[in-house]
Amino acid sequence: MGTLETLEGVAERRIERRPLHEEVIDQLRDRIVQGELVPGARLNERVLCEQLGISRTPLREAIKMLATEGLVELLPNRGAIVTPLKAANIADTLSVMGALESLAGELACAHASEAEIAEIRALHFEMLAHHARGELAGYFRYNQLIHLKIIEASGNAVLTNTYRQLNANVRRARYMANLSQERWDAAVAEHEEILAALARRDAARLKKLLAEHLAHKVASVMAALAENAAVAA
Amino acid sequence: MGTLETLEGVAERRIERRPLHEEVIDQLRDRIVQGELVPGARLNERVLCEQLGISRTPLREAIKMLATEGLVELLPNRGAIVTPLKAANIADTLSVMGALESLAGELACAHASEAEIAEIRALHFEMLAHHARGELAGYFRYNQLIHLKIIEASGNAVLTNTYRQLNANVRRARYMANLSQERWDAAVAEHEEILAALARRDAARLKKLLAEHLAHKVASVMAALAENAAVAA
DNA sequence: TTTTTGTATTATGTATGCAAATTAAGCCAA
DNA sequence: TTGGCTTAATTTGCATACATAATACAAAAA
Repeated sequence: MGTLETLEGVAERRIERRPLHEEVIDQLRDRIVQGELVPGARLNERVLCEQLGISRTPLREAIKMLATEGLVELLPNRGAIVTPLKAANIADTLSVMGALESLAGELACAHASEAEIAEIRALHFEMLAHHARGELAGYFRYNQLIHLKIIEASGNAVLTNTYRQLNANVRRARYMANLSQERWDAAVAEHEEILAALARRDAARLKKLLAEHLAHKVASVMAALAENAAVAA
Repeated sequence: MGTLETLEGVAERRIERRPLHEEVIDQLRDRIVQGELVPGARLNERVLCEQLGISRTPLREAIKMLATEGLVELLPNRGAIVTPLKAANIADTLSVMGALESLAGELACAHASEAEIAEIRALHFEMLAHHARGELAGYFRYNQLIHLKIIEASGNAVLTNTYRQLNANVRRARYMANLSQERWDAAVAEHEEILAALARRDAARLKKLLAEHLAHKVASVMAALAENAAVAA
């Protein structure tokens, strides 16, 4: 009896070896989102294989998956490149994300648990701390987390996945949105209202607030892109 | 000079050999959406390789891509299966598609060309013809085309792609929605209003109509799923 | 019988090899 | 030098081979 229990206990923590292509896809996705692999950069199979210490097969599988995610582009017989950032594409993506956030807001008001709302509030305060200290990177991180948490609180897994995928694409452009202090302060104020609406479970208002919040973000990003384009030209 | 022109002419229609993995992905996607490969079915690499007359490499690449599309599920060390149809997943997907359609409706009112609207109207009449004859399959086909055209008329490529991907997943469940004559007639009537709103470019109304239209569809599908579940249990 | 355990078979995961296409380099002529 | 052409070197696409894990099955033990 004692022995049996011990064996079961051991069996519980089973060893799980993740498939290589998963490991690789996470690595590459990170490198792309972090900007280490810049838009337009070529993905040389030989080089990446050496860096990752794997063979071409799992690497190519990972690249194919990233292609359907939209992070890389496949050029037949010429390999893959990191999908170039195009203003139109980013605008389109943000537009879709806005629709998803609106829906998530509605659903979250109906389905979110008090614990989830409490967690979002906690993240909100963390974000405020970074804002107060003027730490942009930390602010961005918690800002992202809050938005993702609201999405998750919708309880709709498909919605969450779709949003995540689109978000990865847009995050690459975040450095373009050179936030002014005014816009930054305004964004924080908007977040305050968003949190309040969610806490009150005021679906209509939350939906409206999220839509507006994102519209502002679109405007900010587009302005930055236009500026960048002007510089590039 | 004449020779040059001829050569250019030949060069224009260049033979493009699509990558094998693309060919394979289309094949498999079709088989899954058509229901030839049923939900839960195992994708045996050896068998599929023989059927398609290719090696395992491009097949595995295609399977990986279908996995990120959500049409197949990867079981580590145990291959891939066609993603099982789960009521909750379908409901979630339709919910997201509803949000996308709403957005598409708004955008289409602003951006659709008269030619696009004319094309949608034409498809609408084709659909009416099939409805009048009681041809369900043909009706479904044109119904799909109309919805896709509205999405496309939004002019947002990201929106179109996302919708397409989600739609592929849902289409596998279409046979479940055993349409009653009443619901069928109602759906056609709704389409009539949708077309009218688009022609008038009444964004607010179109958005509302599309949302309602999809809500009805969700109800219909969910009812059918509940019925099926009862039968299966 | 029922369960268990060792073995054979099969299928998947990863690496490597070969052919075709692309890119780069070299070379000559204008 | 520049432009075009030929050829060499990479690089990708696909196929095949090897390694490892999962499954099926049969024999032995309870």
